[in-house]
Amino acid sequence: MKQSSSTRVKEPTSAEAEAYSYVLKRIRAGELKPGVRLRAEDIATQIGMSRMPVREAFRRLDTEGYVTIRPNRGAIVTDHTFEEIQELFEIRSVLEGLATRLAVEHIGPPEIEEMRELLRRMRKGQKNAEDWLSRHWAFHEYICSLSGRKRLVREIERLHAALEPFLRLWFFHANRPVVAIRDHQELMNVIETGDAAKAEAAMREHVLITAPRIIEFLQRRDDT
Amino acid sequence: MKQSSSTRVKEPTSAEAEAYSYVLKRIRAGELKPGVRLRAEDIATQIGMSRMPVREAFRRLDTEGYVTIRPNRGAIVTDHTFEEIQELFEIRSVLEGLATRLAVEHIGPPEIEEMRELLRRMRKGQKNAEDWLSRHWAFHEYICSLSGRKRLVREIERLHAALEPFLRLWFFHANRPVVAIRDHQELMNVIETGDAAKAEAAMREHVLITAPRIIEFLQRRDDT
DNA sequence: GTTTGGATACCTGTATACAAGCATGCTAGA
DNA sequence: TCTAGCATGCTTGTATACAGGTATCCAAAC
Repeated sequence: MKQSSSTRVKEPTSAEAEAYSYVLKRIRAGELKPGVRLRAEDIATQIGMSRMPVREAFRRLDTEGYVTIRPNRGAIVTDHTFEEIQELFEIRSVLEGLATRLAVEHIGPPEIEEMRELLRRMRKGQKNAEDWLSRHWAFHEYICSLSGRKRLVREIERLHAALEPFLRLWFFHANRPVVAIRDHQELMNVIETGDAAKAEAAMREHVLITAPRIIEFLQRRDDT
Repeated sequence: MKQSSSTRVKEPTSAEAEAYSYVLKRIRAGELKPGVRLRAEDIATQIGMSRMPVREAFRRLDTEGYVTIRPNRGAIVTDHTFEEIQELFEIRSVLEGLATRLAVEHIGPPEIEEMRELLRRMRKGQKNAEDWLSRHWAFHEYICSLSGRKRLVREIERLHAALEPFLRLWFFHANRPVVAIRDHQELMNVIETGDAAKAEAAMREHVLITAPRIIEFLQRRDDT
């Protein structure tokens, strides 16, 4: 019970890392909206450090696409155009397709069972947007990780994080989980057959099918 | 003729940008070999600035995969394992495949002619490794850019840059250009047919075919 | 009333100063 | 002679200070 006073409970590896995850978390959660200006000074004081580690975090966030640094004019939360969102979905589709194809040969009965379990959890989390989002990603991540390709999974994770705010918006306003569950069920059916090429194609299609839905939603939203 | 004295000929936008391109250039050129330690202080003095912009450049280079920052232990040039190189080729193959598929509908006679010209230049540059490398990339980049997808091209460019040192090594020691030219010719033939799906498949195969060759070469090299 | 120019305040970018962690080498003991 | 422990020097990481650029606001002129 008396571990706290001098012992730190959860030591973040570095100030930069703390700043990074703090900002990213808030962007992913949609708290920091696209176009919003990020003042290093403000964030630094919020989490109790100087501007410097925050600046470095900005650099990382910039190369990863979450933040856009404008020379001499500070950083803003990246505001993706519809074309860019479309592009992110396209890239995600081929990368997840690749991961799925490579995963197939590592999929046996226990993996199938795990996927079923993840799908069940998704179904149960339909009511709550946050639950659904995290469980949906858990499902995809599990399949991708079965490819055994670490770098690939990392790239996919990045794309997913970039798209998450839009998925969230869409999920909150339009109400599409029912259809989504069916889509995932069908995807699983194909993967279960063990046909790598078909699984790849199915995953591609599965990812791409969401793009026009979301973009149309965002466009309608912008008009009003 | 008298533009120089007070006017700067080529103003690098910022110190960070200068540090970034300086380090990346030396990594891509193979001057800075994998595993080599990067001391911010040294690089800073080499190009006449303080450590700080160099640190920030390191962050970017780290997220892009060229450099690995080890907490409290400085930065080193990323030393890819064979598995990672394989993975980079796999990712490149699907992304360039995607770009090619999307490019097909924007390819008409003038684009075909341009591609032929780039191929001719590649053929002429066979003797010199640097010429061949840059022209080879120019050929691929042109096709990818026809997709009209900026982000996609950027990602592909990154992968290419990461693989460049290995391509260079391979090109210098093994002598592959003859076979390589034929491969590219065949790739072009498929693209010319205007069949998007076939073009995608051809580009995928084209990119992947190099992977085992290079990896085998690197492995033999490591053994000695 | 609108637009252009300039002054000022603020913010960004870079340098330097300071603190903390890691590595190397030396000493002492087995 | 070899190993363990400690001290010291060097490098990294963070904070602060300073310089340079940008934006905003107000005034003056068209």
